[in-house]
Amino acid sequence: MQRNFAVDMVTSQVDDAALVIRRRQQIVAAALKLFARQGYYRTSVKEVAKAAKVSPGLIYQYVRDKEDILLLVLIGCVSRYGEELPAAAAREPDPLARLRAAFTAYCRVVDANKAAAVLAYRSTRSLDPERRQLVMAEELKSNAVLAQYVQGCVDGGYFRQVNIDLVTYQLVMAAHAWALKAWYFATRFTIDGYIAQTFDIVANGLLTDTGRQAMSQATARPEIR
Amino acid sequence: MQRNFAVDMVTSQVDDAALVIRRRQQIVAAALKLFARQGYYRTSVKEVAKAAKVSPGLIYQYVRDKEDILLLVLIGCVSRYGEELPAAAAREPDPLARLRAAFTAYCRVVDANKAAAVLAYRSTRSLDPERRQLVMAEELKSNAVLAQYVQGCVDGGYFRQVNIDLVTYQLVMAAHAWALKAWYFATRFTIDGYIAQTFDIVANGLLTDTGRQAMSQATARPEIR
Amino acid sequence: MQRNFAVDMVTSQVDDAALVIRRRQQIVAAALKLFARQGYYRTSVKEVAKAAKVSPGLIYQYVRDKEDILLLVLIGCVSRYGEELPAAAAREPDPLARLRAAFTAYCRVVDANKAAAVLAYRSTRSLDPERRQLVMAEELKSNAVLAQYVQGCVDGGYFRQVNIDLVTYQLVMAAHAWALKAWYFATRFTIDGYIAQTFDIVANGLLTDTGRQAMSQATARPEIR
Amino acid sequence: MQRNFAVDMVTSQVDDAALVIRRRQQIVAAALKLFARQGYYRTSVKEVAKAAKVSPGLIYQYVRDKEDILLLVLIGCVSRYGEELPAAAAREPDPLARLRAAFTAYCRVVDANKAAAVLAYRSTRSLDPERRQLVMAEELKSNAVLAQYVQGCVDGGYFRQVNIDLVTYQLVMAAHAWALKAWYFATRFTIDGYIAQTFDIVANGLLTDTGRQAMSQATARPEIR
DNA sequence: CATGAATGAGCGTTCATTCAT
DNA sequence: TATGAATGAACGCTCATTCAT
Repeated sequence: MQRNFAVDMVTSQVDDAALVIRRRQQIVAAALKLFARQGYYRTSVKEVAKAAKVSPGLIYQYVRDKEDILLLVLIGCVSRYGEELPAAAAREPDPLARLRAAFTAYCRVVDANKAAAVLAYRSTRSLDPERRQLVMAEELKSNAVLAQYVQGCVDGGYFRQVNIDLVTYQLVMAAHAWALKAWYFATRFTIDGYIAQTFDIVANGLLTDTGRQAMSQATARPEIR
Repeated sequence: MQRNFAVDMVTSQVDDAALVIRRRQQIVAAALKLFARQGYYRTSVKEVAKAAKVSPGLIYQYVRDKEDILLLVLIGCVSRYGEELPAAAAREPDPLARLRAAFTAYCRVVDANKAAAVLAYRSTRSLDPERRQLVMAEELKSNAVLAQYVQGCVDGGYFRQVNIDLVTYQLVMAAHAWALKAWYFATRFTIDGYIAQTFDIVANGLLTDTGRQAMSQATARPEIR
Repeated sequence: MQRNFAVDMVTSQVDDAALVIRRRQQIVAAALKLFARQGYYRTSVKEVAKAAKVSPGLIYQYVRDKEDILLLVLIGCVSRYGEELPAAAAREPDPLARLRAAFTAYCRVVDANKAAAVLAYRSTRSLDPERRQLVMAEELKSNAVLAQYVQGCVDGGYFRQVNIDLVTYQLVMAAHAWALKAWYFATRFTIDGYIAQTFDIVANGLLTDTGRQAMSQATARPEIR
Repeated sequence: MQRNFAVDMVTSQVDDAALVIRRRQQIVAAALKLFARQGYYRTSVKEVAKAAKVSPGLIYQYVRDKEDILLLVLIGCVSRYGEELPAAAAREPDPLARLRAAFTAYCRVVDANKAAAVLAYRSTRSLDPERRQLVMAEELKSNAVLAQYVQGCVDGGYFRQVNIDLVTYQLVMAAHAWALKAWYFATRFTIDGYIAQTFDIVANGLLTDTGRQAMSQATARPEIR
């Protein structure tokens, strides 16, 4: 978790910046595990402290209250998406392939952190409005990263003129659904099959004739890796 | 809420069936409002009782514990989708129009009960596994209703051979997204625009040539945008 | 349970005397079973009503409150001892044999109603002082019956001059111990062995020379039946 | 209350062993007073906390639940008997005098803690079976101490061959009776008279001729009546 | 900077009792 | 006379937070 506006909103009683980062990492890592497993309300601060191998009192040196822990955890969950996409997309020169790579990367992050993805849906509303805003802003940042690759497809003439944000959220929701409905999908799809077929449907709905050619080339490649 | 297996799992101390239904309606209505506003954990049984204009003790005559209230609330939320679709679809003879009508109806139910839709995502995991199963089963029942209209499009030759369940969930997630991301969509789309564009993308991704003709006819008809 | 001062202290809203007796029998029988098994406080009035096959409301027509049920139950437990002794003693002409028969009868009543005997020790103090007095008075009545047989042994010259009440309670406690310490005795003694050995010790401690002769005659009879 | 298996079964959230002992003493002392006066069920944890001058929450740092408080209280009541006997018995060289001294000490402990003795009979069954076992085991430990003095009288040829355990319980019940039937005995006997006469009866029932001589010597000594 | 004992408000739930029917 | 739905006070217990050390 790098420098982040939302994180700076959480004030600490401790001055040593490096220590603050280290301690919060401890705390957030422990809290994420527990919140994901048991939920936010079923997890006590004492449990978080124990899992983080610190005292309950110490937590309140680095965080104002329990909700702050949740905020830090959720920011961590939500910001990860945006951070991982560029690296995956960078390797692909073609706009369509780049979007597919970005979406694939997104889904893989979700897959690797299913509980975290679910937690965002369960618990964001447990935050007071101000902190909720911070999480939503972070989500928008992640979305913006994906949106630029959608935009690329439109600019490249592969996609028809379509509402970028709507398409982006379509993809984002599809990725999240892999976690949210894991109880359904897990026994019916592999992650690769899910990614491929989902992307296929959405992309197909948007392609221009130019795009259709690029797509058929792309799908000529072995689809499920 | 009609006769329902999950609801029957919630035992009552009171014998008079009509009274049980009436009281539970009172309780569930009050609980839904409060759970949606403040969340399940932040709402006390006493608050629910007060909002339902009954005593706290009375609630436990109609429900085994607080989780049972949540179960009844969630079953109510989730079962509504499936119940409303057939009426809307019945009016349309064409498979594609029928699917569009069903999806539209689904989205309208979500729109009219945004808080309920969100609650399902927030709070289903607050139930113990057994009750969670009941909610999931109810969700599957609703999905099955929508799925048959997707199947109709495939059978009618409008959609290419595609995984029915995946498409169904694509539509379901899109509908839910209208509530889950209302903080984003509400200022950017009308419900009608959202429905039309979303359906357009997904359907377009699936159409055969036959389907493409039917689609262009359908959208040629005056459609609310 | 025959005409009884303590029972008359429990007022009823119902006039029909025969009905009162019948209903109370129902209620007390059910309550005894439940109180003995689960204890007074762990048993709810509703449970008693259910076991007695009446409604909770009905109970309050025959009893002022829950403690009244306990009072009736305990009077029943405690009065039984005194009621059963005379019949057993009447068959024996010899004072010592008569006392032995009475003690044996007492122990057998305890043995047949272990849980009731224990209940008296557990729950008498759950009554308010006034009702507790009534139970204690009933206990004294039972004791007086046994005491007269002890007195008989003294009057007959079998026992030396000794405090009658002390001896009586020695025997009573020994009988109750069979229930109170059943967890210990049950695996180590038969009821007959317990009665014989216990009576042997206490009686031996009291015998005059005359008594000693009578005792040796008595114990010449087969000891354990 | 020294090192004790049953007490160690009650886990504490607090590590500092000395503090645990001190706090538990506070809590148990307050609880004993209240349980004895009002009974276990009629006493709330809040009342105990108030009487112990701590907060309700603190109690749960030192005890798992309310039953644990009762367990600690009862272990305290029951273990005291066995702890006090050896000191009293040690002063007497003669087996019979030693037994008398031990029984006297037992009765004096009961007399000094009447309410505690009664509580053991009222409330042991309020414990779940596992904890009840612990109290019974503690009772057996106390009994074993007394039993060895009875055994001494047999081994010394003073008592005839008799079931040691039965005699022991005879004495134990007699001692407990002083508390259980205090409402009866208190106005009719002094504690010393009660001890002397009770011991007289039981011992007399067991003496051999050798024993009879020792007994008459012993009672020739000035005895408090 | 770090600890962990202590607080006390507030939770979910039970149940003796009442009363309209 | 009998029912059983309804009440609401009071219970055991948890846990976010504080603060002396």
